[in-house]
Amino acid sequence: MYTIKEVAKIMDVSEHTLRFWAKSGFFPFVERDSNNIRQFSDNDLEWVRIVKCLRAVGTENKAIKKYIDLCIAGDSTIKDRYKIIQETKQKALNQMEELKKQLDVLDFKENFYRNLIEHNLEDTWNPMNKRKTGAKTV
Amino acid sequence: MYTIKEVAKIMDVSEHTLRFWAKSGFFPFVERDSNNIRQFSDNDLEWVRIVKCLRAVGTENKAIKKYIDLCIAGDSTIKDRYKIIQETKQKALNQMEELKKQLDVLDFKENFYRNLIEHNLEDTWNPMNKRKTGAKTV
DNA sequence: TCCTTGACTTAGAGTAACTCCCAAGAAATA
DNA sequence: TATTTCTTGGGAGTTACTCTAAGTCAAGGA
Repeated sequence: MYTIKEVAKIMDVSEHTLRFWAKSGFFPFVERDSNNIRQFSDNDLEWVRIVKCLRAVGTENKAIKKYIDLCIAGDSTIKDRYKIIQETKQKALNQMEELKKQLDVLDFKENFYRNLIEHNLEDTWNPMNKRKTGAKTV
Repeated sequence: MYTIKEVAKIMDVSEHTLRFWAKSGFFPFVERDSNNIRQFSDNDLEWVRIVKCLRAVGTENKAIKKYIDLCIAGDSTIKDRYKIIQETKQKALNQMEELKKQLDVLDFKENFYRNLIEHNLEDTWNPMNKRKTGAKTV
């Protein structure tokens, strides 16, 4: 059994966020001890893992709650859950593609600046530089 | 030259967001025509591209403003800008790694559910199921 | 000339998902 | 006993949009 602090450390999610998620109904099954303190089991950690995963991929909290509710509803919802996981996976793959594109932009920029630095060139691309050759020299 | 609407379409960023970014000082160089209407040049589109890229990778607007301000300051800040791009790239690479990990989690889950469906098994991992074998049968 | 369309402005409300602060209460330690 | 260390819940604050309102201005078509 783990306290919220331990879970925060193990799963690399802040205590704040875990409480927020708990309040959002993401962990309806986490037990409390006699002092009302949350006792996360190893199984609960897996639950945190999947919530973290869904969040990391941009799933809205409302949708995560729906997924949790399907889990609570029992085995009759397995196919629905399967579909959600598949869709989420597709979304993650799309994000991967998007991230690759942004990395290309950053690569281009990096090379652009490195070239300027190595050859001691002016940044003629910057519109602010163009304007210097006008009244703005003041 | 492009209107804000055209830019929104070309760069796939909403007009609202473009105005919001403009108000945030991300495009201090975009010209206006005699009717005060923004006229984005092709060069400005590149500016939108880099802002979009920085945002997509999670850079805070405050930090984006700083980068823009460095650009405005001129060629003396090229090394600073180079450093920012490098750091941003590293951040994007970290995100890529994180995304890959989450995809592993999703793969695992997908296989798990597929196995349940194909073999018509119960989800014994779900704590809600375990509880059924108690007082909760009611 | 009137009307529609599109762009502009400021201001403010609403939203998501945290993120932080704080006071209360229990337990552990000095 | 006093103090420190936790955990708890409530609620305020933050970021970055996102949307609506309310009004202005100018160009182009019927």
